[in-house]
Amino acid sequence: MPAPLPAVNDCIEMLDSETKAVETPEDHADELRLWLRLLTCTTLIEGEVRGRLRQRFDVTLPRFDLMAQLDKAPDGMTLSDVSKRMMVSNGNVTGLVERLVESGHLDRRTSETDRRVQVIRLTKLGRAEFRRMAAEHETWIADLFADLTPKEVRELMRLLARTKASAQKSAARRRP
Amino acid sequence: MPAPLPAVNDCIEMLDSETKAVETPEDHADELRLWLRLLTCTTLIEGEVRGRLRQRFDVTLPRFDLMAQLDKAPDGMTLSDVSKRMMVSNGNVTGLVERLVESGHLDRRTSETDRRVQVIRLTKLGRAEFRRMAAEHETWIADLFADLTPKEVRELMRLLARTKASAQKSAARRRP
DNA sequence: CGGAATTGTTTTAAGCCTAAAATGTTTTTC
DNA sequence: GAAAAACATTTTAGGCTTAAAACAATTCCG
Repeated sequence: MPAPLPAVNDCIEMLDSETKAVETPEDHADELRLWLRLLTCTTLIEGEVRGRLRQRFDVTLPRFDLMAQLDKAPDGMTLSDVSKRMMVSNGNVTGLVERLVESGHLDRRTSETDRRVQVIRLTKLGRAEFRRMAAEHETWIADLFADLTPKEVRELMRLLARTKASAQKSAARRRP
Repeated sequence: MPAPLPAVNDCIEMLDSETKAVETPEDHADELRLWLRLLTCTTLIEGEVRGRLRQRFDVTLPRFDLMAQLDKAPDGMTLSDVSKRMMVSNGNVTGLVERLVESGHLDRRTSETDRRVQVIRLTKLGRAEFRRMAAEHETWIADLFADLTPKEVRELMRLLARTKASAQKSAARRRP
């Protein structure tokens, strides 16, 4: 049996590798599967965390996430800071904050120096409740990832960092 | 300087390593960071895909996802099949399907053999539109993951498969 | 200075999403 | 066969989410 020649498509691609303007549709099935798997993992874990937060603390996941951002910022954050960090729309944050102020978890005041800006902070109650929830939350996450070895955790971290960078680059290409 | 002794906590853990019922709070910071990174990647890519679907095709991501499920099932699916596959609530699917039937993309009929069951399928229009969108969608995904080498893609697939299994096991422990 | 662009937030309209209760149907069990 | 359990879907009530438009305050710049 003779050694196989390169497939026709490969030849075309080799000739045309600079522009990549090949007429043959390339196969991206692997990337697609990877994306679906990534989405499945996230949805699975997110749903689990959402359910536990509701059952144990009667709190929603977005509220918890917002409090988590504020816990890391003792001097408070502006709404647009929060919006960028949480990667959600401005209007979304407005409503979320409204409800958390209402329930006494957040304090909100207009900046002295720039009257456009709203600065929000955790109240004493908000911080206490968040800390209580966060401690338990951390054990849930540990449990959800429990079967991964420390080495696998590190490798996954590395690959996800690469994924994030790749996706950000791709997004920037579209919206420069 | 003498060689350092093992820290007290480590001794306790060694003695008690079988039950792991140590009073000292264990450190799960790595798993927590991993989870946040996973979530960031998914949110980033999901947002990008959502925006492109809207701009190019004026369609929402959930509609696209639902059509994707049906494209793989030429004989149709029941609502609860769809709900399980998409990992969303039943009521959510009801509304989504309602709108897609309204717009002519889906056909819905009550099963002959079991009058509880609704079977939905893509219409000719729905299938044609989905195929058109899916082709482009695939290139977006490929682009978003473009900086990963084929080897990294495979390794990420493997680690996410392990993650999914771990999370499912953890979820099952709680809801047997 | 004063108009123009920019920035930060809110509002609006529409759709997505969930948990839980309600409804209708089929299967199980006694 | 009738009551009970299980199943598939819909409804309900409330919250989340987005994109786009509107509003308000600041900064830029000629």
